[in-house]
Amino acid sequence: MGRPRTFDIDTAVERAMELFWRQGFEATSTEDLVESLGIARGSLYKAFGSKEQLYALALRRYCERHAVGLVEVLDQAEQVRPAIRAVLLELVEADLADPERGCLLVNAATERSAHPNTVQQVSRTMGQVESALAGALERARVRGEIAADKEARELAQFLTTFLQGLRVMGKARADRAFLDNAVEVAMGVLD
Amino acid sequence: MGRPRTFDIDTAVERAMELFWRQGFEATSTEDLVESLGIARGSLYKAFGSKEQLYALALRRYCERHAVGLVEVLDQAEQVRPAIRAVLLELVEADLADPERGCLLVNAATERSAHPNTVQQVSRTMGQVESALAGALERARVRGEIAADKEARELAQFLTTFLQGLRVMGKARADRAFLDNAVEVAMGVLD
DNA sequence: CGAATTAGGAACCGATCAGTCAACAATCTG
DNA sequence: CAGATTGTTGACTGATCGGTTCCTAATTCG
Repeated sequence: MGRPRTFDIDTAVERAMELFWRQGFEATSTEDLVESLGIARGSLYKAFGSKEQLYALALRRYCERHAVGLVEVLDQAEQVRPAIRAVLLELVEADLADPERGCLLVNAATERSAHPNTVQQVSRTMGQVESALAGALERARVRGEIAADKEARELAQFLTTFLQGLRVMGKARADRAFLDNAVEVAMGVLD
Repeated sequence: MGRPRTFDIDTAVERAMELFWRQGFEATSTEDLVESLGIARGSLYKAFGSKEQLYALALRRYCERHAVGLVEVLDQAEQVRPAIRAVLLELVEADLADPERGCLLVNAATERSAHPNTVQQVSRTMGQVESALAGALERARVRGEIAADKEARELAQFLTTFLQGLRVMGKARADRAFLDNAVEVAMGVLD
């Protein structure tokens, strides 16, 4: 009961995610949020409690969306090697299209490494990425798509690490030739 | 002529670097700087102009120190492969010892991707890292230490990218087993 | 010495920060 | 309808932001 909310929570979190993604936590003011979300200050605080909590929701949404996306692509892949290459090249495209934005997960890891809740969320998501890759690689190994003596988990940890490096180099304005080449060399570990 | 400065500029930049490294640009206030540098506000502004300019000096110092360090290690190496492994494992140690600090270069790339001066400094330093690696790898190739059909530049771009990923995973609190393993798999591209 | 020059320092500046509050509006239950 | 409950709003809060100003202190040069 009580007066019904006049704005959509999901849409608001989506817009907050966009702002934090582009500007970071510290550089995004509550005034920025009020403007972009199109609601009054008081409503924002009643609905979300604090800037910190809204950030946590935005980050969680980003993590869920991207972890799920990765799992889906890898699970549905006929062949694992081209699927992984496609995933990496898609990240390259994203970085080239919008280098200032980069990856919210990487931004969170670097800007907010002193905040346990953020670090935990980041760490958990990295684990999901690793597991998705490890699952796909293990399938590939059993199928004979990659050499039987390769450890799926080890390859997955390497790829997870390399993937974060790609996002950083994208922000550092590396060009397509650089990033594409890095991906090709990285794919070589599967041979 | 005029009154001589009572503090050491180099020491001040060093302390500023430490603060920005640990906290980032936005989260470091001028008050933090005044306290840590042990000089008055007015003196800080007279000596450095603005928070931005002091940050630029701190970042430049970090870049020079680390790029030079990398070049020296690689140039003096008897064998390139163990030297590169040592460089990567040293970064792993640094991340494990102080995960909140991470790498100022990566922090700068992610937090300040909207600031051209910072991006340019970051990009230039990444280029130096790539060149140092490429030089060492080319020597190794000529000497027969790595296969003759490997392109030094391509391997160097891959390693530069992977290296940034290591720093991110360190901030995301990956453990030694994870990071060491990632390094070992990455080293495999030289085989 | 005295003029010129530069550094040091504290008070001060308007702007902006994250967050609160009280009055009002809209809904549900009875 | 009345009362309870919850959402909306914008003015307001004290704190802090990055930066400036102005006066004093220390030095060099003539």
